[in-house]
Amino acid sequence: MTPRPARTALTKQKLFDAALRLLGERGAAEVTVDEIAAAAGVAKGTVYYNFGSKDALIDALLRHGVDLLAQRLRPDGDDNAVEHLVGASLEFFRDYPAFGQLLVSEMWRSPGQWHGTLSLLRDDIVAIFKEVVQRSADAGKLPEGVQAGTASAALFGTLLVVALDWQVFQPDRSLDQVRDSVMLLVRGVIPAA
Amino acid sequence: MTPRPARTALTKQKLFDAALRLLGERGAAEVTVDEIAAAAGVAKGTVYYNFGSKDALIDALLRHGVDLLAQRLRPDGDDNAVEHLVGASLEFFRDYPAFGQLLVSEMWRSPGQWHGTLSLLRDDIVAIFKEVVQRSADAGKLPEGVQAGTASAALFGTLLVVALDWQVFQPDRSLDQVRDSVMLLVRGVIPAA
Amino acid sequence: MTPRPARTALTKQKLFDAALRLLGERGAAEVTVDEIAAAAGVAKGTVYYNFGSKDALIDALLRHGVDLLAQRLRPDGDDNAVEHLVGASLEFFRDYPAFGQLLVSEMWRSPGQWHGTLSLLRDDIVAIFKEVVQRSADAGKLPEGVQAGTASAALFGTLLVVALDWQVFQPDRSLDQVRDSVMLLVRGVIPAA
Amino acid sequence: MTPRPARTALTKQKLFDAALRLLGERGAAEVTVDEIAAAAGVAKGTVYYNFGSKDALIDALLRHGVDLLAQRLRPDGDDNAVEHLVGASLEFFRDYPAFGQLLVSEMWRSPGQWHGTLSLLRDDIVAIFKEVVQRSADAGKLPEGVQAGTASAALFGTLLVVALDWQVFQPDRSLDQVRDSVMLLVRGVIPAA
DNA sequence: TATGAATGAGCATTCATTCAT
DNA sequence: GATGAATGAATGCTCATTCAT
Repeated sequence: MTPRPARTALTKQKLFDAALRLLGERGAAEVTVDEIAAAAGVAKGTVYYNFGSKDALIDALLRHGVDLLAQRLRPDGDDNAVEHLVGASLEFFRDYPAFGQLLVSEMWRSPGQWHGTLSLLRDDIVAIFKEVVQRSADAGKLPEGVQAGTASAALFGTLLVVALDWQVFQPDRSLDQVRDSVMLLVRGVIPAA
Repeated sequence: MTPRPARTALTKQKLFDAALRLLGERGAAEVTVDEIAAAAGVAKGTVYYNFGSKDALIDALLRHGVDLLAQRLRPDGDDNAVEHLVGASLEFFRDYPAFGQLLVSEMWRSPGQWHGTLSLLRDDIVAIFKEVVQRSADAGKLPEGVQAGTASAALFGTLLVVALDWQVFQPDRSLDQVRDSVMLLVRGVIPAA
Repeated sequence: MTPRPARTALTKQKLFDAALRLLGERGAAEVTVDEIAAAAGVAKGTVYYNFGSKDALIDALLRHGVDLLAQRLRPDGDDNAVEHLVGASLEFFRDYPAFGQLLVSEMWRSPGQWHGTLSLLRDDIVAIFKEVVQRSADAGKLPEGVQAGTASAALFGTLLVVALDWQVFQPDRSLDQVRDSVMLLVRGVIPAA
Repeated sequence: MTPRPARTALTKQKLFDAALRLLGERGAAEVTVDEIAAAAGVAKGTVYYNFGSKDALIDALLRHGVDLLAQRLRPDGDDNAVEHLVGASLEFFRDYPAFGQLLVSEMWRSPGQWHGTLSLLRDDIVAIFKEVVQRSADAGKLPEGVQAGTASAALFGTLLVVALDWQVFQPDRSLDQVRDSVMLLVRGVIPAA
């Protein structure tokens, strides 16, 4: 299926995996290209051959991570849409705590290297949230005056910081516990079907 | 008021001001001591004379910033306690957007240099929030099952994220608009007196 | 004419052409094999397949270029031999200005990679000049004390430098103008027949 | 006399000396900053503290070297001006063979790093030559049609290549021998007083 | 013959830190 | 108290070369 560039694709994947872990754990500036290459099991030059620069690798990584998150958010068979968003988000950040840290470190750095990329990516994610929240709004379930856009952005942001708080300060709590806590709060704003 | 070291205090203040702006905009690792010193109008050696190291300067800066925030949160005579927390927090992050960026970049960096300091500082802030939320809980205003601690941490995190979103993506909205939006959401969880 | 390896010869020629331009413009050390290959429209590996190394490519290029120059200098039936040398040299460096730059950059680099090759090549050229100058000497036309060898080397060097000066600092002058200027000087040393 | 920056001036001088020798011997691209720093007896960072970049160091070096040459060319008590130019030039390139190689390598590289600087410097030197040659022209000593500017540029170029030829291919000849050989040729164009 | 992904030694540059003044 | 020249370990990046296809 994958023609010739199978080797390249594999190399890039190895680099993504290694970079995702290291960059989240320690921040973009603290991780060296040497480390990423070593963790991926390739030579340093390979990073540059495939991505051109450290910044470009991180940029590609951010896009890749957000794609993964978007995939997990999309599905969901039937109702309980909000609960699915909450659960899927927490699950994603549990699986890739590194990525959450990377996001939160770079998302609001206005003249930052990746601000442009992250603005776009953030919009992608918030749009998915908004789709669900809007449905509740259409059903008249949102409190008077609450706008779907504002609520969606706030919900995503809250999930992000709650997930990080969980991983960093209360790693012993289970996913279910955290999701239930969050849902109790969310249900105050968006009642269940 | 400031006792003897008037000269030192001034120098430190100049360094705080310069460091706060630069570190927030570009992240701790991206800013050099040279830049901070230049922006403060002092020689590089002066940073080391006054703080000992770059890390120590940032550590002191974080403590200083959180003290400022704590001061603003504390006051407020009587009711509308929750609204005061929300308004004061948003106001603080509007006044010191760089500090919000710095916090969010470093707060969840587990093996980070300032993780220890930030854990303590976070506890200080959340404790203030919890005091207020607990009062609502005691008055039976929290939904069944919602814990004051969890709600407080989530509220602080949400405010942080919302404030940054505001400053970076919607700088045209007024403080009142943002505060009202947030309160609409919060009132779903913590109804007004 | 070119025997069997028509394909190889073509590839080598493409590489020569590309290398000549790039190496002259920017110096041997500043040009990468990638660039040469790209400019020649072949893959990088092809350079190594055909020449073995970057140094060997440059070595071959130098030999090739000096052969071309020697060919142009040789002909000329009868008199006006000196004028022919001057004219042919200037013409050659006008046609291959990059080669002149390459020569001048590497010719006097004592521990240089191509010093050996260039010494031999220089001798070839100077020998052709000497042949002509010696004829003038035999005819008693050289000033008392001037040696043919010294005068030949100086003449070649001067032509090289004058040609480069012309191309770089006075590209508007015509070949005839430059040749006439040089001949005025040369005639002071080697009078016409 | 030299106030405080005596240390800096000394450091720069040490770097100039070391760089002049190394760069001439092996060409700008072949010499590493590490080597220059080591040869100067300072740390690598010191090069960057004082010059900002390797390119800037070389640029400064070119200006410095041309100043030295200009100084040597200027003086000369009375007549024999042309002979002084020839002798002083050869002497300079004998003392700094490295510099001659550097000059010749970079002077005609049109899109080169230092082409701008070298154009200016070349003009300085040629102007000094022209002053002397013009005097001969005014005295009616130049052959009919020879222009002072052209002759000056050619003379400087010739001296440059002759000096390099001497150092590289005939290091056994004495300065006097070479100067006399050159003067024999020059006298054909510019007769003695 | 030709290709291009992968390599890794080598290099220019940065920057936190020191210390003599 | 303050300074800034000097340091050198660390880092991002380059590029000639190799080799499996």
